[in-house]
Parts: sequence; structure tokens; C-alpha cells
Amino acid sequence: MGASLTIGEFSRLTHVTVKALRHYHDVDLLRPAAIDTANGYRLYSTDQVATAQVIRRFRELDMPLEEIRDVLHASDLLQRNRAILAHLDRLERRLDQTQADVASLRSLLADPAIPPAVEYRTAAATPSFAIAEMVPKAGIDEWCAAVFAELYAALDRADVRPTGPSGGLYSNDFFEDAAGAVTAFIPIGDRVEPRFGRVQLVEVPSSRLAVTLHVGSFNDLDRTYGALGAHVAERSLGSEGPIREHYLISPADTDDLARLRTEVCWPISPVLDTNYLLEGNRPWISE
Amino acid sequence: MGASLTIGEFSRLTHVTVKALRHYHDVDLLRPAAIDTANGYRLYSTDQVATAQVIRRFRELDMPLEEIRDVLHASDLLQRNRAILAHLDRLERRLDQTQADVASLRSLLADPAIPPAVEYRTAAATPSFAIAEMVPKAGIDEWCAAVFAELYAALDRADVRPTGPSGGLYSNDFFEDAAGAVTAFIPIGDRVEPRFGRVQLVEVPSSRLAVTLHVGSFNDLDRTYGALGAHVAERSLGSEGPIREHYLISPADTDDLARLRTEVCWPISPVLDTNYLLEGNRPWISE
DNA sequence: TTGCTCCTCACGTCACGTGAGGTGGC
DNA sequence: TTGCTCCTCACGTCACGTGAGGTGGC
Repeated sequence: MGASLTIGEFSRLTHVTVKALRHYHDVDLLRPAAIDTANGYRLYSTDQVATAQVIRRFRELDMPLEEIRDVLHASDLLQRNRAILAHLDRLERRLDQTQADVASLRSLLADPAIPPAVEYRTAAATPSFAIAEMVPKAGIDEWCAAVFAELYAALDRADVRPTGPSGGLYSNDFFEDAAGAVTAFIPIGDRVEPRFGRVQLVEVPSSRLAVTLHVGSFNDLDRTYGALGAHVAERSLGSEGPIREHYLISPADTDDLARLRTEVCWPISPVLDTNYLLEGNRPWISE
Repeated sequence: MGASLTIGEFSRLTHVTVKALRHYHDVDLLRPAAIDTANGYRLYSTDQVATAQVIRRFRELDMPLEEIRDVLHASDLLQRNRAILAHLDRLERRLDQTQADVASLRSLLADPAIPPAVEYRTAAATPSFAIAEMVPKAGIDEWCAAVFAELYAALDRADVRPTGPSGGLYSNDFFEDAAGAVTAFIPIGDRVEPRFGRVQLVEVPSSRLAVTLHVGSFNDLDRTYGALGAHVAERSLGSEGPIREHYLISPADTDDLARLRTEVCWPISPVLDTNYLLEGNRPWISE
């Protein structure tokens, strides 16, 4: 039963602005201990100081108000600590990401864009274990990590060996919007039914592709996309279909980001691809 | 003279969403190379890929669009690099701050609030060198650093010694709103005219104060404010006037945040202060 | 009466995201 | 005709900040 404080006094004790306090009242995150019925004044108790400070600390760390509400209303300590730890983990990841972004930006500003070596290749249709889902752009790395773990577990369970590097199919929506369909796959030799979690048997379709090898962190993938996409566009080779990535050396294989190797594969039209024609192919004849 | 790309194609090359590209067009940050007059389609050139990627990288690092515009339109390299470095500095400070916030949050959640030792004291009116300005809450640390450097320089110039620790007067507005009036001061013995920068001669008024010593980083000052303010409120000692801080050991004296010592001084009413009365004072008699 | 503190709308900020509803060429 | 990609509003999001205009007690 602490003393009663006006909103201004309470603000000074807690270092939370008056506007913020009114907002927390509006969204029912921190209700004043009482309201003066005569004039509508909010009256806070000194007992509420600690709560307000906790809110302030979490907001300083960019925790959304909804999550702060969960922390404050957590029924048990376990649940509460889980919510807090989840946020601290997220912060840590963001710190790492920011540091990587800064390094990556420095290299973008320093290095001139080197025109990439582009190879043309026809990928044959391949039966694969695959997981296909709508994935938000921001969470793609975590999604891939989780999903490939599941795919490899499915291989183990089915006692099947991969017949090539793992890969991903990225719908146009994935790049154009904030989220889109992604298929993570691992090619297998035979048509085996997976029967494991979200894993399905999928035939990755055949496609004519322009391919560039991307060296290093996924943070810089956009540079390879830009270079390869420009290469294709400038030669008017573009075609429909999802963009592919092949994970030759993936985060599952190494912790050293510099050692990562990723093939970026841009779908191209065989009809317009001179190399393809020179190999004796006649794509306009129905296959 | 690169190839022409629709917004969707350009989006895939740059990893910038279509919505974001339209937004950048709206605010004139990245104008399409051409617009198809027949149907209003935006047409981008492959030459614009690098620019879009730079925008994306900076946005990833939370640089405001206005600042990105400055970077892109910078007339010379010097100006451009200055803008970039300023942002990287800010990021670095934010990383440090976040780490401090996390540590501070852990201690808030772990430690029970220890009731502080509160001392009552009457501060006499003191002529001081001072700088008074409206300061945004978020920038108070930087402001203090700059302003105290200026104040000490003024002391040097006037060949005057401080007669006590430096301090700050914080208006109520400073805590209640996002910004407010702050006076940074250094007490001096005599009334000397400073004649240096923003520095003025000010008499810090006398006041009856409840004082608590805050040990350690300014990040945790809110805890001392809460404890001291609650102490004052629960005894109904509160009075008008700005809150004071005295910087006994300040960042100018040490790099070790744990060694910082700050007195937080809450104005109280002498009439209601029993200690004051017991000392034989009779504040209701006009002074 | 002036100042001060509180109140409630209503609207602004920032950088997009989310539909709705419509067009144009294959 | 269906699908696909593009278009333009208009409104939503998140956590407040910014006034405007008004009240109530000293």
C-alpha cells in the first residue's frame, strides 16, 4: 500500500514519459492503481514503480508491448523466464546480424562488382525429399536450418543416401513480397515415400539454368543475385520458374562462413540460349 | 545502358520487395529508369541494381531513408563517407548500449530493490558556471559529455577553480516528456563572468533535498530515482523544483562505469521535514 | 486572474505491408 | 476466358509524440 502519485510524479520516479504511461493505460498494460472520479486523474501507487521500470527496461530492448504483457502476466517463473530468454536470444542474434551486416556493407562499398562466371546447365528432373512452405523473408535462415535437419533425419529413417547437394526452390513471391513459397529439397535416386514429419516426395522439375557459384556468407547473396540476374536480363535469356540455390557447402558442413559455397541458379529459356542450341539441342521440337 | 526490367524482375535481382520499390519511388529515393506511358509500368535498368542493393544494406542497418538519400546524393566522397561513418558510429554505440541494457536488466530482475540510505540536506545558493538547454532524453549522455567539457574549458579560461562537484538540474518536463530543460553546472566561489561559448554565470538556488548516493552506471539511475522518489512520496515530503544530480565521480574521471558515483537529490519541503525542524529551523518564519 | 497539472480527442511519424479493385497482354 | 503482372488508392501497423482545446484547484 504505497503512496498515491499523479501521473507526472510517477513519470519522474520511473523515467517513463507521461505520454507513454497514458498509452500503457490505453492498451491495459499498466493500469493506474486508482482514478480520481471527480476529475479523471490517474493515480499511481509507489508499489507500481518496479513494474513501470521493468516495462521501460524491456522497451529499451525493443521488446513489443504484447510480449512485455506476457512477461508481466506470466503465471509461473518458468514461463516468464522463457519469454525473457527468448527475447534476449533474439537480441543476441540481432547483434551478430548487425555486425555481419556492417562487415558486408564495408565490402560492398569497397569492392567493385566483379562480373561473375556464369555457366549454363540443364538440370534433369530429380525425385527428392522436400519440405515446402510459406516462409517470411526475415526468417529464412532459421527455417532452412530447421528444415534441412528434418530432411536429413527423414533420409536416415528411410535409409536413403542423397544423390546430390541439397537445394532450395524460391518462388518469385518470396523475393517480391515479405514472404513466399520456398521448397527445401534433397535429391534421392529412387522414388521412396518419406513418412516423416513435413517431408514429402517431390519431383524437382527439369530446367535450363544459368548458374553462378557464390562464395561465402548468405548475407552477400544479393550481390550474386544482382550480377547473375543482370547477366541473364542483358542477354534476354530470362524464363519462368523459381530460382534455385544448391548448397554445396552449407552451414551444416562448416561454421566458417567464408567456406560456404552456394550455386545460384537462374531459370533461362532454352530457345534463346545459344550454347544450348550449339550443343545440338532443338528445344522447339516437342520433347 | 543496362537491360530494362519490370518491377518484379528488378525485385528478384535486388532482394528489395515490390512494395518497398514503389515506396522508394513515391519518396523519390530510387526513381525507375523509365515508365511505360501506355500502362504506367515502372521499368528499371540493370544499372540500378547496385543502388538498390546499397539502399537495402543501409535499411538493414536501420538507416533512415533521408540519410540514405544523403549518402546516395553526396557530392563528394568525403561527405559521403562522413555520413556513412556517422551511422556506423551510431550503430556501434547502440550495440554497446544494448549490451549494457541487457546486463542492467538481468540485475534488475535478479536483485531485490534495496531501500536506499536517504540523507536530508540543505543546499545553499551557489554561483556557478552553467549551460542550460532543452535536451532530448535520448541524447542526455552525449549532451552532458560535450557540455561539461565546455564548462571545464570555461573554468580554465577564467582561471577559476570549482568549489564542489559538478551537477545537473533536471526540469520536470525532462522526465515527463521526450525532452526538457536541463542545466549543467559547476559551482565556483565567486561571481565571475565566464565569456566562453554557451557558458553563463548562474546562481543555483538553495533547496532542501533528500539525497541518495547512486553507485555505478547511469543506466541504472532509474532504480535510485524510483527508490528515492517513493521514499519521499511515502513520507509526503515532496516539493516543487527541479531534481538535481551531483557527479561525484563522473565519466570524465574514470572509464570504469562501476566506479561512478552520483548523488540524486529530490527537492523536499522544509516545512514537512521533521529532521529539519529538529535542527532548530523554523521555515514558516520568513527567511 | 494567471499558472500549473491534468484530461481527451485527433492526427502525425516512419517505412513499409495488406488488401481491394482494376488494367492489359498472352 | 483464365492467369499473370502490373497499377493506384486507402487503410493498417507499432509505439508512442505532437498539438489543440478544455478542466479544476491554488
